[in-house]
Amino acid sequence: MTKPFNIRLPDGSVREVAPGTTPADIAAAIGPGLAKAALAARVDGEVRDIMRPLEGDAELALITARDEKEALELVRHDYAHVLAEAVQNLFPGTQITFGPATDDGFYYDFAPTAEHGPFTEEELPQIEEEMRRIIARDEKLVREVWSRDEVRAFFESQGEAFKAEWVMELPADETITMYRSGEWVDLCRGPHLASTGKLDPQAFKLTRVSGAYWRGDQKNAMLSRIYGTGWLNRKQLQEHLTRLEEAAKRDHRKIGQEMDLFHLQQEAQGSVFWHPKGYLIWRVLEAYMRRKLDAAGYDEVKSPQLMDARLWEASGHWGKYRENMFVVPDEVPNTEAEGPVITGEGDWMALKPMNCPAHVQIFRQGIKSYRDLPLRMAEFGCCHRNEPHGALHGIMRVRQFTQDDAHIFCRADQVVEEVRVFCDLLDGIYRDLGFATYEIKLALRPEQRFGSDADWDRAEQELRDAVALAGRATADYGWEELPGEGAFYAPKLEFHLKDAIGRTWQVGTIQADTVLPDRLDATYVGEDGQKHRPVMLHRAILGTFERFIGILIEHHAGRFPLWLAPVQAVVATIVSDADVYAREVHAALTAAGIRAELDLRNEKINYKVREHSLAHVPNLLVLGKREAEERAVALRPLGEGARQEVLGLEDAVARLQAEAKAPDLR
RNA sequence: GCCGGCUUAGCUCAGCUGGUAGAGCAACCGCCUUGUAAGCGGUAGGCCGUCGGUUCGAGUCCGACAGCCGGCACCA
Repeated sequence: MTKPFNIRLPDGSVREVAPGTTPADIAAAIGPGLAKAALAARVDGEVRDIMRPLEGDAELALITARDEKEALELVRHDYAHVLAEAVQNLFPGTQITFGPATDDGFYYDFAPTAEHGPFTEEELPQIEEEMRRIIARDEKLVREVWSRDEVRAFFESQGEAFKAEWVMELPADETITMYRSGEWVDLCRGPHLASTGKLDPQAFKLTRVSGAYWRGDQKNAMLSRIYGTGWLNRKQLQEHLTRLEEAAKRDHRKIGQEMDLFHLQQEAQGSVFWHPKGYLIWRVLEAYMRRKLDAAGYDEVKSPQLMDARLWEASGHWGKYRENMFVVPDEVPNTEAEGPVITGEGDWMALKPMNCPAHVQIFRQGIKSYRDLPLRMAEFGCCHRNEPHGALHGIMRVRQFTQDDAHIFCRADQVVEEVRVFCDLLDGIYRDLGFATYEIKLALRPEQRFGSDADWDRAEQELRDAVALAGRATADYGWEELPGEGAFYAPKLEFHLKDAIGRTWQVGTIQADTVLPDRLDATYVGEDGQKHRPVMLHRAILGTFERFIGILIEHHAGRFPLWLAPVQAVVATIVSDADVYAREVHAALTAAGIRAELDLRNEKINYKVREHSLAHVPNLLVLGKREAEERAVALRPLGEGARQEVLGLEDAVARLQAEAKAPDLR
């Protein structure tokens, strides 16, 4: 193109420009301030390098630090690029692979030389230093279009096997670009900033190293990944680091220990020892869920823990899920000092990893009519899964857990409505528990699966329709579809909550399954007098008590809402003269169903206030001589500078009793 | 399972280049009867994760294993 063309700016004005003009030129023409601030350009909606010449009529918007989302992504991508250059400068022979921006920074995956081995955290400061040198050099980042063969030949000559492999797999019609900064070149789609000097050398920090499989596949080589966090300026970085420190204080493992809620130990790895206070939270939550399920038309059952392998063969778990199961020999162990404990000749049994096959057994007892459907069978079912050691994480990812599980047996034409109703039930429960925001994903058919494509098509569409009917297939709920992520027997809706440091955890789920009723021969008699297969909806709202309580702890930072707090009030005396009255107050609270403790220790009130505050006790009832004489209590809610109120004993008890009611009982 | 790191008193953590373990808090005892986020003094508490190796001598160096932590993969 040799003729001038028109560029329309966001304010509606149009500029005629000559071929070869770049967005940077236009920024400069508008003003020096903008020229300096402009990081990149949005050309017809696509983010591009600011130095990349415009090619014809287009809408142009300049991206500055004010466009925080785009700017952060650009900057993080550039930090990753600088990281890769720094590592190759310091450790020649290290191969480069991928380095994208993440939610709070960036990473880059390297294949270190065999002599060097994976990178360690000790090496990060020296790499950071090299990155700062590259930034200080203010190297121009130049976009170049290469042919596929040129790229491959180049990387092969450099000993860069991963990049050479990757370029050959890019789509045939893709423009292949290389970015050059000084001597250094990387295959990259871009866009990038104009030069490394646009980065703030004090606004990034390398945070950790880890392994990562090449292209995310266990079968491939393990690469060495370096993570960093990167921001537009040092203030943002500092704020982020402060946030991480705050988040670390919310860690459920730390709070669990401080509040004496549970512990884990080596001899039962992945299984939780619930202490009285932790189990109180569980019991309150379970009682609440039981009320909600009763009201929603569920029938509660209890099914066996250990079942014969033949049942698991029939259900398909033996074939597709066995590596996650704890298998037990049905055999009397040898008690002799010598010889093996078991011979392995007995039949195999397995601890249940899921409740569904057992629920089908209950469904199959007697004859079910279409009039019985939908039949909603609930169980607080304790399951065991043999999770990989590396997957275990506090009480969020364990090997023994209890689900708030249920299976809804229904007719095919009832699926959408049941799923919709479920979405509403779940929404109300999450709100009651303090979670106004959560994300919904639809996990679609995996490669390894049972059932026909037609069944999968239908089941996936029904889940999609139900969420849309519930009005939640929207960006507010992070709605997206995840190909290949479904269970082997059914697609699933996943409901995710976030932990203290922003990691998301799946808690709730609902899955539309036609496979298991078929494999385990569940039938009902229809209006036509014929046998039909029910559809089975596998569903959970909390997911598991373990994970959900872990998230509750982090969400509330240990300061539970009153109805969930394991200790709702502590009666603390100032002088021993108040002991008799304090016992009376404690008894009155307990009689009113309030979980209260009595602190008569010979300690200063300052000491008691501090200790119970650190333990996140929601209410402190302080009793001195005055209160004892007046039959009053000084009610001190938890919190710095909390306003204390002096109330009559009966009033205080009545108030706490009202405030401690579960949300569904208010 | 894979990569890296860590493991010392109930908890949080010191312990340099190898020379028989130390603090704060908690616990226990005593004094103080105390008014809203740590009163004072004392006592006791340790197979330094486990096993093996190097060494005259190992918390410290080396190896294996286990658990935990951060990721990857897997997943509620």
